[in-house]
Amino acid sequence: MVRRSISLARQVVQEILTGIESGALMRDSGLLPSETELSQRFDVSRATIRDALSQLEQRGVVLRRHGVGTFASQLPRIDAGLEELESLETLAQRIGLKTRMGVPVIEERPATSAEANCLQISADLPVLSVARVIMTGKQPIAFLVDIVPTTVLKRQDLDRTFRGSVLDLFIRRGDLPLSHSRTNIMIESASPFIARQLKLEPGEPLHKLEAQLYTRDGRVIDYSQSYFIPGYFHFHVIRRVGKPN
Amino acid sequence: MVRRSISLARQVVQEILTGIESGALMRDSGLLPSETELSQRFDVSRATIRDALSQLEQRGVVLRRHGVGTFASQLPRIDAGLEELESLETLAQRIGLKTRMGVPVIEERPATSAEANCLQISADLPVLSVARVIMTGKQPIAFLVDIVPTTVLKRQDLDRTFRGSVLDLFIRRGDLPLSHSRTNIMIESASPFIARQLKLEPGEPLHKLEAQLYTRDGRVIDYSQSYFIPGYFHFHVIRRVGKPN
DNA sequence: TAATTGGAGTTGTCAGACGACAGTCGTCTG
DNA sequence: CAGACGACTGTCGTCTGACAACTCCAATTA
Repeated sequence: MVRRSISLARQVVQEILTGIESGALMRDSGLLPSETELSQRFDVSRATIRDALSQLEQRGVVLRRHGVGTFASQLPRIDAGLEELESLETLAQRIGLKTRMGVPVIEERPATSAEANCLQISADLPVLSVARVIMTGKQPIAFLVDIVPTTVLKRQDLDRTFRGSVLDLFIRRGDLPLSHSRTNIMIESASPFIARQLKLEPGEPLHKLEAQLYTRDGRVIDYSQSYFIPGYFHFHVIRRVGKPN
Repeated sequence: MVRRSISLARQVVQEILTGIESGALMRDSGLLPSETELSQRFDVSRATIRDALSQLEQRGVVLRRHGVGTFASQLPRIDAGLEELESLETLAQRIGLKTRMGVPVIEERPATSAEANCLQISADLPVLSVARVIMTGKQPIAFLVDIVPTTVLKRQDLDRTFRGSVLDLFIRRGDLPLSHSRTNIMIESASPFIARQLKLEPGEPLHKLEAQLYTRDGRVIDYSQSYFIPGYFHFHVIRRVGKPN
């Protein structure tokens, strides 16, 4: 049971996840098999099982109680939680909203110092900037800007399959080991430019998500700013209590 | 090295966190000591160190590379992520901000239908409502309202030790198995009432966090609404890329 | 010079053991 | 009979020691 390039524990995480979703692993009341039994079933050591369960507990998928057992926490885990990074497109699709992209503004230019800082690159290195409005029907609901180093993404990479999501593009390409995104949640008043894009009055408050997309090796490959008109999307997050035993 | 009631791994998580923030643990380039060395330094087994590091990796605090080492992802970690539920008080304290509570408005009354819905109780059951302003110096920075069923918290439970945080009160009491909070992140314009509390003009945009606090057995024991003046707190969240892998 | 090999250091995984904890059930006592 | 107490069992938490896989770098070799 030794494979390269993907950690065993991560594979087990996936197997347990699908086992929970299919219900194959759960006894009634959401109790999972004991760690020992899981280690036998998946043919890995108990240490690996514990590593996997620890990750699932961190995500709130699973709940462990000393001396009792491990339970699958049956929460409403459907809608637009922020724990998982998804493109606006797939997000909207899941809540049954049809979206389309306005005409994107794409340009290659040197990075500003702020952008270079966020991307952890030297200033003035060339970046690709992709700005576009996302609409449902004729109503604009979001304005997105992605800044990507040209070493990662070039203008000609944005072919006809680009429908608005740089993240989906990265996932489709599959050559980058994406890890996670650090997202700031802010309020910003609409600048005249953005107000024009979103057909608002300047000064209207907007939800702004400012995100850095990290690879597994710690590089930042995308710096994005997303402006949302309040009311179309509800953001939420599951927060663990700091010291549960 | 046996202690009750708080898992060893969680203690190590905290120690490593403070070690990272103080810089005491980091060599240059953000490299942490090896797992073996950490286990010696904290006098725990390597398994426990690995458990702790795994949790920190999940949170995006730390990056592990097979055969290389463990690195602290050098992010500006002054502000607090939303993954962990903390009281505003402990949060402010960690970023070196002194806060105090204004005079709280406490009342027992029947739940409104909206509140009863959020608390998963029948309408008109009695609830305790605690509203207060949090200030730093003379500047109000947040307005908090907690709604709690009187079966969970009564007026006389709010003794002199109550300094503004219902969450901290629950934690101190220790008789409830707290699990997690589901928090909505919203923008709201200041109503005249709230504007007066926070010394703002009505209509100013505010960050609003609306949270339901769950116990391990799935009950909701607190429904809170928190209004923040933008600029004093920066909210962020680490979002995992939702990929099979 | 360029490619290969080896070693040192690190994380990943394994195996087995024991302690701590929660829940159950039987026994004892009043 | 009711309640308290204590053993017992199954589970998670932690420890120990070992080896495998991986990365990096330097010494060796062609």
